[in-house]
Amino acid sequence: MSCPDAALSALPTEAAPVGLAVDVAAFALHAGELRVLLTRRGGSGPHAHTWALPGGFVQEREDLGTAALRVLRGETGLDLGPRHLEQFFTFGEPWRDPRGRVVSVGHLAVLPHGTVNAYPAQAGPHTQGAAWLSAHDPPALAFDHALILGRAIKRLQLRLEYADLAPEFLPDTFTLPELQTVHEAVLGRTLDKRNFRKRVLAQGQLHPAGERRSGVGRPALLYRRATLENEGTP
Amino acid sequence: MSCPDAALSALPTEAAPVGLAVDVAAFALHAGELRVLLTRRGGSGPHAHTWALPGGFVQEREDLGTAALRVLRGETGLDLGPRHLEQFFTFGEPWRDPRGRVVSVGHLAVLPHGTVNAYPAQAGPHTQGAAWLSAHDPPALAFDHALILGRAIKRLQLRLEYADLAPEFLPDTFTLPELQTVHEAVLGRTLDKRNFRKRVLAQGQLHPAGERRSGVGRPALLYRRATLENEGTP
DNA sequence: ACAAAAGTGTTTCTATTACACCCATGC
DNA sequence: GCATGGGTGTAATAGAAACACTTTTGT
Repeated sequence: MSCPDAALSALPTEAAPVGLAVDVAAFALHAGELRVLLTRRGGSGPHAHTWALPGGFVQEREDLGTAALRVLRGETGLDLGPRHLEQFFTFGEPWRDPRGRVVSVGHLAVLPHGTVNAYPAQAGPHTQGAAWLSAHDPPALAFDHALILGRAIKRLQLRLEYADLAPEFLPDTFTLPELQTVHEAVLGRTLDKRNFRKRVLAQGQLHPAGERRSGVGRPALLYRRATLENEGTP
Repeated sequence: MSCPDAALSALPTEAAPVGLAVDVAAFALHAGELRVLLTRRGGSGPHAHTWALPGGFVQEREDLGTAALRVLRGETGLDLGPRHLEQFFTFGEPWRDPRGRVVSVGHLAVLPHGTVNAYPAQAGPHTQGAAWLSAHDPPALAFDHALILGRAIKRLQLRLEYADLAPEFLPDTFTLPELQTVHEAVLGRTLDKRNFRKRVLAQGQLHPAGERRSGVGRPALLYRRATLENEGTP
């Protein structure tokens, strides 16, 4: 069936057929560095053997966000679950894909610390491999994916300032130094410890999780993101 | 030709055909109020006779922005020219259009003052009419256009704060009180005159255009947006 | 002279920056 | 006891907000 127009049968004829894709920039922290999950494209399609963002076509009855989750899982084995996923821009240049008209909705996902080790390089059926590589200094990318990645990083930085996206990079409870390394990795610069603490604690969004964690040096206090239930706890 | 798949011939079969549309929220000021350009849908399609944002399908070799301009011109007679046009979100709920799978890229346009009078209600070939109606308090809208409009307004407010989009609502030269009414109309609240002037003048982006304009009361100084050429003029 | 709109300064408060030392733990 | 990383306070500065009167013009 080369003309599966069932879903389009009721559409006016001026609706030109285009391929609708999603691309996902999935970020995580590793060794204090912002990493992005990339796949190495297989040998059959365009841009063979080059790195690319996980991406694929949206199915007929599929939400954009659902498609992004499915594509990510299919190409990298990574299951995003209820983690942060956000659409940030749609790329529609007519010739951005040599195969024809493909419009891609760029998505941005954030994964918690430890993900880089848990999913080192799982390849999907159409890819040669996947890897978490430096987001600020990525390899050459297929299609217009360098542009897409650049915009994803910009949006990520915005979200860090105007929303509290940073805890998404961390497990459920975390220490303030950990939270600070998230900000530093995403912004690409260092921050003052005291001012950072003052700022994040002044927001009132973090609750002490009572416990402390051990390691080298003095143990740090654990915090948990404020939710509506435990808001009033002193 | 009910199966115009030329542009898709090289695409993999998993690329489900979807209709790709653009919708445009075109804003302008009128009587100190933020208005949005709406069309009244014709009697044949879905949501007949209800108000909607101007919108239509993207053509085969057409950029998203170009499509937005064409659709706007076709449905309302409004020629946007080099004015501000910006994509802000893509709406992809599977059943947002009863005719089938239609994904729409929402665009936001800003028109200068006086546009509302110059283009009062020009109807396009598929519409019953067009009108500039209250953006903060619109009539019932077709499809998910109320949602789209809401997001457009939010983005507009953001752009006012983090970019200097406000002069787009005005002619080439304008007075500070005029600029203030733009901010007030978009934000939906009043601002302090002195603080407003201090803030916008401190940015150093406005150059006095020397002249003054007449009316009732004391004439106001005219300003022009700073450009790179006249930047150094004292 | 008066109505109508433009223009102007100061004070207060709040948020941001810069900056250096002591504390708790493991070894 | 020392190395390692966690935790703390204050002073200076910059930006935001509150606030009321004078100036210029047309009639």
